[in-house]
Amino acid sequence: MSDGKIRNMEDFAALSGISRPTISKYFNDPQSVRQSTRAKIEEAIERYDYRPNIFAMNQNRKLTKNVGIVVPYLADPFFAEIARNIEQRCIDSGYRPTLFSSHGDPELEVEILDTLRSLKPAGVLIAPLGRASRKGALERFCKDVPTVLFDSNLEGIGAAFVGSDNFSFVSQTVEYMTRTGAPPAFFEMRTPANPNANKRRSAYIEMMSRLGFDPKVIQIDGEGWAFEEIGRRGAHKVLEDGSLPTDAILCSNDRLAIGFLSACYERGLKVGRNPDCVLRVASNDDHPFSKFTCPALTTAAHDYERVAEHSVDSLFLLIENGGSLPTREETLFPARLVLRASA
Amino acid sequence: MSDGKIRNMEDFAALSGISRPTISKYFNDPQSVRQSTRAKIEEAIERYDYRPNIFAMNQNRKLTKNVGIVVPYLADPFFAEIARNIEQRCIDSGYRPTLFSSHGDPELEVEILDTLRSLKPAGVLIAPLGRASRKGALERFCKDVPTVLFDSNLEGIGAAFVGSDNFSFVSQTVEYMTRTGAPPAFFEMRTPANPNANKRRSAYIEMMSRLGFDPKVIQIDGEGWAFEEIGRRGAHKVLEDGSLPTDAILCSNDRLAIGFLSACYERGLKVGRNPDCVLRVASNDDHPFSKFTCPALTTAAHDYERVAEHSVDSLFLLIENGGSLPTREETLFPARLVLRASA
DNA sequence: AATAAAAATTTACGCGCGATAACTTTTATA
DNA sequence: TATAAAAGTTATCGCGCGTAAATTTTTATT
Repeated sequence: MSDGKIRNMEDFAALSGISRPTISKYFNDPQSVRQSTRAKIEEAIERYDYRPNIFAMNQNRKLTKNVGIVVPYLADPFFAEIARNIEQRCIDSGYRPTLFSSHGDPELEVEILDTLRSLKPAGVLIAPLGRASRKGALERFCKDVPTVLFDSNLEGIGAAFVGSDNFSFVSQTVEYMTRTGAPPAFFEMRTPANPNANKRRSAYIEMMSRLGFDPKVIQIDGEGWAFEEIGRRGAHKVLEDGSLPTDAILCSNDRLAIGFLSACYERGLKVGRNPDCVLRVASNDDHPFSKFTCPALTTAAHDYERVAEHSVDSLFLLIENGGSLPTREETLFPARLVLRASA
Repeated sequence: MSDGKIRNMEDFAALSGISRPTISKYFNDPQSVRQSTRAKIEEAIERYDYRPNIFAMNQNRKLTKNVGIVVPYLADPFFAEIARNIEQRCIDSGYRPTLFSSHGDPELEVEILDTLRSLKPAGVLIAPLGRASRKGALERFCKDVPTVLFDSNLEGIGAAFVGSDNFSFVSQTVEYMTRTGAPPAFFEMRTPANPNANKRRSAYIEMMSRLGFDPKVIQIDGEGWAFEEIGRRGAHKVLEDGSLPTDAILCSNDRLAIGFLSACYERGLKVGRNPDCVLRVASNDDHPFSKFTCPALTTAAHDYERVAEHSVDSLFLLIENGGSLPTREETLFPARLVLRASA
């Protein structure tokens, strides 16, 4: 201290002319001290560049300002985007987000939950793996830690769910394709990892019935999260054996569609809505790359911003409410149809 | 304790029949206690599911087991992939990695360094933004915290650098294109954010000279990290005004190439090595998506695994060495040429 | 100016663990 | 079996901060 080095809050308090407990209060919640005191403290922070020891803070606080963000697969730019959005909102609200990716591995997902526990987070935002998730472990975790699920819903788990309205997605793409051409067949994985996939299939079937058409579901084999490659192989297979029931294809998600379009290109099949095209392909998600496929992908877009915003707001509400909410609300946002060249 | 709940290491020590200092030693380094004691402790951990309070640990330890990983742009699957690889290696070595993305923002990069300081990390692995990075802040950070740079080198900053040998990349693609067709023109951003881009341009010019050809560099406008869109617009422009000096194009990186191919498709220009193709396009990086472009992209691939492995090994060596190394080593790994349909 | 309410201060303790010194027990090597 | 080295034990302190009670100072209201 005499050498100008501030070692702890005590030193900083002495130099700034404010008592330590008040400084502590300030860092706990800047609004809890008088405006004039706050100004003094902030000036001193600026001058001495002091920050409290984060470990000592978190050790003693009943509730830390940590927030965990867990996504199933960070190498998927869709999740990277939404994670970025959520991350920023947490920072802006004075929380300290930490980002985790399950990398498609259920065991890793559970390990992350374990790590999160030790971080004593104020709350957690998790997009679970889905079908593969260890539901028991997740459920136990949500009992102990205020948790909001996003993107993938698991019935009854977590205090709230925020995601996209799969019916809104599929109904728009189906309606559009039908109106401007022919009713589409639905292209998906046989055993999709993500629960949204099942909802999308149901929505497709429902929508086709409403419009008076026979639903045609094409299910391809494949496991894991390499959706593009699975879509590409699956497309090659159905294009090879001619089992495609129609020339209008609606893919369950953009990553499958990316693979599908890749296969079409490799086989010299022109995709699009021009007269010389033999196929039309649409999809769901508005993946960051879907603008750059060949042709560019017609797709139903997530409202990233609103999903992120409402997820974070739900979590903060949950935290302020002491970790529980009266009912488990499921909030679904509609899609926005993005017309590009592929359909 | 009497109610079965273990509140701290003291309780756990009592239940496991080992003294607390020994337990503490074990968690600091499991190898530092006798085999028989270790077995007892591990059995007790298993039985009581005890884990030490991470905040109390880090507060008092001279050196934490925290490792920071910083990438410039996590929505780029290339960085997501390499981050995943590094992350896993850290975990396997008993460290606790935390992942950060600068999201292309130099201010955020500096903020992350600030956050990292407060985490008292044993070491940090950072792929800096490059040209836009606040070099002063980075340099100061590296003086205080053992840091290894990867992917993007900043002269003299950090204790070591691990990346890819840009000459190996470009020389292979140039040589291949020249041998199998014509010497390529080099397609890049005018003011690239990443220092690798400059090295690639130099390598291109050098390689063309060696082969006895005139280097032809096409520089397109654009700022930021939306490389695909920049590449697409740039391609449209040069294809529009016919300023392309040759029909063989080597893109500085895959993301630009993705945009380039997208533009070609939109203009009905067939790309590839078949006789009916009017352009050949190759690139560098082997981006996860480059297998699914139309046509699939011929590119020089990073050795993700070796870069990740050597980065982590360098950091651990640095840590064991007390935070400094005799010389600042720069390790570059060669590329592996991946032949696909585009060139 | 009087008074109550709000805010800041002083004092004191506790959190869970790291680290050390002095001592005792176990193990290794002869 | 003797003996030194290695490992474990007991006891005690300190880290940097949260938190609470009692007290004093400042602010707001009449």
